[in-house]
Amino acid sequence: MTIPINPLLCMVRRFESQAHLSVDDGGALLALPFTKQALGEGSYIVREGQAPTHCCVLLSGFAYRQKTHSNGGRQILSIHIPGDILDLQNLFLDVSDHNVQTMTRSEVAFIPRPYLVDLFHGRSAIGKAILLSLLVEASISREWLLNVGRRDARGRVAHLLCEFASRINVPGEPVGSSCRLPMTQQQIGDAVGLTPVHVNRTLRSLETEGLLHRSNHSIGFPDWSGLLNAAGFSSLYLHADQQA
Amino acid sequence: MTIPINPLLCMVRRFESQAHLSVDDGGALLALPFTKQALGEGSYIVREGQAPTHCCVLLSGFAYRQKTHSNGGRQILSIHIPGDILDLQNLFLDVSDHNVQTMTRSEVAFIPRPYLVDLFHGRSAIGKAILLSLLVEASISREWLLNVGRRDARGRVAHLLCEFASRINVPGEPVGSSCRLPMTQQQIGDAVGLTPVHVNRTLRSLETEGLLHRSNHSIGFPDWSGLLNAAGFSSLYLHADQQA
DNA sequence: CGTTATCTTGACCGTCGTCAAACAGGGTGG
DNA sequence: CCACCCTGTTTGACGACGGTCAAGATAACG
Repeated sequence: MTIPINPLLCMVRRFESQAHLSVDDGGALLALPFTKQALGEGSYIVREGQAPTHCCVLLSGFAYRQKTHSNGGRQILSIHIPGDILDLQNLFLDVSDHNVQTMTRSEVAFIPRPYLVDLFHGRSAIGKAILLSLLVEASISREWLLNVGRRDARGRVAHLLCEFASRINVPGEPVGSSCRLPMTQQQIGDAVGLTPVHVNRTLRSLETEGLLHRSNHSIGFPDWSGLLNAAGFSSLYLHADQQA
Repeated sequence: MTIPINPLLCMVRRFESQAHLSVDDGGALLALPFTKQALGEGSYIVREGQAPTHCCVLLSGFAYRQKTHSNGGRQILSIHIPGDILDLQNLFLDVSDHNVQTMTRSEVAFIPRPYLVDLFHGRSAIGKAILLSLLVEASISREWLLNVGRRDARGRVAHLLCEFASRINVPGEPVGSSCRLPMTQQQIGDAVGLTPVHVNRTLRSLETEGLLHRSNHSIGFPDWSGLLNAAGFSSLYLHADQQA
């Protein structure tokens, strides 16, 4: 007889990596009621203008925040990987100001918002953990603003790839070998403020320079430090070495 | 004999407008120890890479967050008006990932971080208020990303002006008459990802269109709805009508 | 195996950046 | 009160980065 693993464990691990949680705190998080759901590519999790009722944890797959402009342009605001809690952003806001959408097929756990709000108020260590993960998200958002506002196409694309590879990096494996890239060039463009055509040109140019290598939906990094250099990337803003 | 007004009152008012605080909560905030300081234009309040020890409240004047890129470009990340708490962003982070600087001469109250951290943990209503103001900042940050990534020069500048006028608007007075604009064109450019030269051209063009009017350091809005339109501005993201 | 989304490439064009110089304003000191 | 400087604004000429449009190649998927 096998013990089923609680899907929320990935959320607890994420929190523990940033803030110290007691055994009780961890237990309270694992005891949260949730409904698990499988979503197809491009499904909306939250829509702009809606009142959010749930917070959800991304169990597998990738997702992104997104906002569209009346002229038709779409801006991707952040990218999320398994273990991320989507919609902490809306924990106390009455109305969502942006959309959250899956990038690939995903599994998601929906937690009714009141339960998480109760934990925020009742257990200050969890409150701190929630706030901390919001602070890290805000920091990444600031770096994206710098990216779009002050780097040229080459730097923008390189920076996005550096960040993505750094974030999904598993601790044992060296950063910079290769990773799966679930984004289309259209989506990369929407994230860094370029047209898909120019993203294509930029990627090809980076590839002929020997800074990266593409194959089906993966991306390899033959010259990781060269790419870091091209991106002007410094991982400080990810606050990954924040002590717990 | 006059009763001196506590400078922290503006912070408490700000919190109260977003989240419900009890009389005790308000008292605890007003009882925070602080040192008041007058700062000249361009003074650094927090520097990138530093460990923040204080949180500070902007009592008068204007300030901004900023990040510089190795190529020399500077990106302004947010603008702050009196009553804002700078450096809630660093409440739980070991190292700051950006600079905070005054835009004009300012008065600032420095609160040692541990005291605010204690209130966050001890009084959950204050914790909620802190989190809420971070959520609103994050929302503004998202809108800025959309602004820089997906609007043209005209829209970007117009949008910045709309946001600024909306935020400093005092409840009684109608938005859109006129307001003081403490930014140089250089700073406007750093905020929206343009060169100062092009900001100048854009402002002049908006002025000849009759969408705004400039005089010394003030800006008037003869056609407020026209400017809103040019900016594609919707105030939803400011979450100003968030119920307390 | 056909249909659709995504990628790729080329030619052309426009928005915005760059460089440089003149102009206005506000403070300081003689 | 005026010369002076410094910062910020204004304007023009020119060039480049990236957008637009369009067509063909490739890959994904039912």
